[in-house]
Amino acid sequence: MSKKSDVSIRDIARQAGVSITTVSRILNQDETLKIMESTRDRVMETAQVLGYQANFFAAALRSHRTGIIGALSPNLSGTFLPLLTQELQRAARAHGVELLIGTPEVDEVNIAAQLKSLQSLLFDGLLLLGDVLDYQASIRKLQGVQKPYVSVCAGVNVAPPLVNMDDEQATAMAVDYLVGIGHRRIAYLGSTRWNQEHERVVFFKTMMRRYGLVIPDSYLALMPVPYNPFDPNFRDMWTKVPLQAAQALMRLPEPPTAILCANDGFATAALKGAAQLGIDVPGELSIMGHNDEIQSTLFHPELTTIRQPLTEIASTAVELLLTMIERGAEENVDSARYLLMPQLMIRGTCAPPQSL
Amino acid sequence: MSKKSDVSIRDIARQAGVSITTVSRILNQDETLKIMESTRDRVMETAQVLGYQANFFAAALRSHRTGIIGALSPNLSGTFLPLLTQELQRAARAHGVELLIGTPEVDEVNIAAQLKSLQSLLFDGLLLLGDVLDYQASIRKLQGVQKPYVSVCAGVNVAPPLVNMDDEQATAMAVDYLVGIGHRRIAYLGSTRWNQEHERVVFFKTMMRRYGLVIPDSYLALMPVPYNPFDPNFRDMWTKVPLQAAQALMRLPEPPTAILCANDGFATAALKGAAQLGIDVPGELSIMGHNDEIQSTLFHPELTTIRQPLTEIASTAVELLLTMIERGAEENVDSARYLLMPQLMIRGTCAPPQSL
DNA sequence: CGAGATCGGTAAAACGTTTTACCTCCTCTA
DNA sequence: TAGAGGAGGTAAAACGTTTTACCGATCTCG
Repeated sequence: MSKKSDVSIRDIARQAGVSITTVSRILNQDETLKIMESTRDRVMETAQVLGYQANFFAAALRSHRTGIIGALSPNLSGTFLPLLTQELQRAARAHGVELLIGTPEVDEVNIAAQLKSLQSLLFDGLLLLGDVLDYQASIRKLQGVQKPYVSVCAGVNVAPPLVNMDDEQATAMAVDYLVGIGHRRIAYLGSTRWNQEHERVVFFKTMMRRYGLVIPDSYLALMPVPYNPFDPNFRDMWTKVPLQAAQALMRLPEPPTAILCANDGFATAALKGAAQLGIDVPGELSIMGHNDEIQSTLFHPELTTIRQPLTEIASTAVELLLTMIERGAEENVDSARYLLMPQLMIRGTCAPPQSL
Repeated sequence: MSKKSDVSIRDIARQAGVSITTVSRILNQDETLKIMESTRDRVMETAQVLGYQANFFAAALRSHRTGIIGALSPNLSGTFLPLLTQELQRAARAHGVELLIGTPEVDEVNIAAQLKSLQSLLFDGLLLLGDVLDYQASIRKLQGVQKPYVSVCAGVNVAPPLVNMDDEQATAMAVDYLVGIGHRRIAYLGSTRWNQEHERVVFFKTMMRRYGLVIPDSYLALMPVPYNPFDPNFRDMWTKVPLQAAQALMRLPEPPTAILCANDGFATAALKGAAQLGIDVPGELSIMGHNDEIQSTLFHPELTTIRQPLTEIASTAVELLLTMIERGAEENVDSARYLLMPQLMIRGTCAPPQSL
């Protein structure tokens, strides 16, 4: 395909009157061997002049390194994961490595082939984003492949190494805040399929118990939202279904005075549901989200939510992965669990309950 | 890094008692030469048994093909581009090629190096998404690299080959609709930096002229929103600035009765601006968006907007690119311009003007 | 029955690096 | 003055494919 104009390391060697080895050493800043200043300069210059461009494949074939790390995301359809990938890009760039994003099909058969063939070969290491319960199986398969990986924003109970927001802390902040302004009847709107959100329910129950508050079963609205963006019900499940679930909560004989949502998408749906029912937020009902996603400040009123420290999460994850790559497989850095501190963003959707 | 357990084509050859060439042919379904059914089966089976996994780099080094196409997006921070990449993924998968997403830094120096070294080598072809005015320079640099590329959702006036919504038609639909329900004073809220939106302004003017309607300068609110997601003002420029610009329109001595927005993000900001000013939408003001992005149905009222046929755009783009790759550089498919039909999504933010 | 096809393969040369194993000076030290 | 050791290299062997160029049978047909 690409024509012959390609200049190789061999051409440089000939032109500069040195061996191929030397050229390779110089271009790779290989410090194991001293090179005379003058030779180095000469080689560098001829490389420049000839417009040399290293052949990525040849290098990778021999060295088993690509300088690329991969981020595998179940989808990019929401507003959270794109934001995360963005931050990962920035972090990777800061460390001089390239980050490429793939969205492998999360389904029975394909996943194995895909992970093995492509990602494991192409990338020096893998970032596994936004883990879905079913992803676990694929991770286990990854064990067979000797590439370092780090789970990011996949929950705190996922197999390490992982980098995640401290979800226990986050839920504590949320509940503390809501209880603090007077709420007692707090409902929860979340999903069962996303591991991280799944875990949050547990933390929520714990926190409520700590305050001696009971959560009627009817206050736990958990939906099996799909992660596969090509699921025919994808959009509905992320919009209509949480909206209806939220409205069901509002219509309860003894409705909650606050709804804590596992993500800002659900919170937004709840907001819309309230608007449609003519329920004033935050006057009659408080709504709180998770993640501080794009839409949280897009509307009026702005969403009170728990911000994920994405920048920090991203740089931690990239650094951890890079360290693992550096050290090779031997060291057991792989038990690392980084839990980063969330931040409460108080905005316009929460207020003391009326009944107070 | 990766240990020795890797089984190569050589092992299969030895085990199956055939030559390396034959194994390669069989595994690649190379039809130039007939292979006996029995040999084929035997080789396939031993490959299976040995757990053979082709070495991507060796293959690419020799064949100059990777089976991967790249999508280059200026960012993934909004809600439109992630949606587009999603559809591209699906389309690529349907054709059996892998799609990887990169977000090259769109800045003076880095872009050249990045595009050349990585993307041009790694990918068989490139999809250039959501073109930004400054991207043009980098595209020109790409000419030096012999890889096929297609611009997607980058505007209709960008250098072909391109696949885009028919923006002229889209604007016609929008204006037809608004004028049709009685609007005369229509303002435009858009950006100057995104090529596609830049073009839409022109179409807007043309359409209005066609109806004999004048657009006062004050009705054209054009903002230099950044495309670089790491721009410190990024979030503000996409939220606060359009909100204020929209409010400025509403505060005009003779305010517009409808605002046509270049994307749904701006429309959302306008909606919020109206809410803050106590202006009822659509009662007192109609707001219309572009693209039918994620947030368009997330809120109440839902956004009336022009939907981009993303699925169609994506599959057209992928097919075009694949054709170009297939044919090699020689053919001049590269003048192709595909303009796909938009669709008007009538929802809740537009109504006849009160003064009617 | 001889000349070409066709069928079913094989050997070996790329592809462009990195890495391993040497090698030759030269200087320093005992 | 022998020997160690460092500085500055080089030659050649990988890495695991794809591709090019052949080759020997077996069939086909005039």
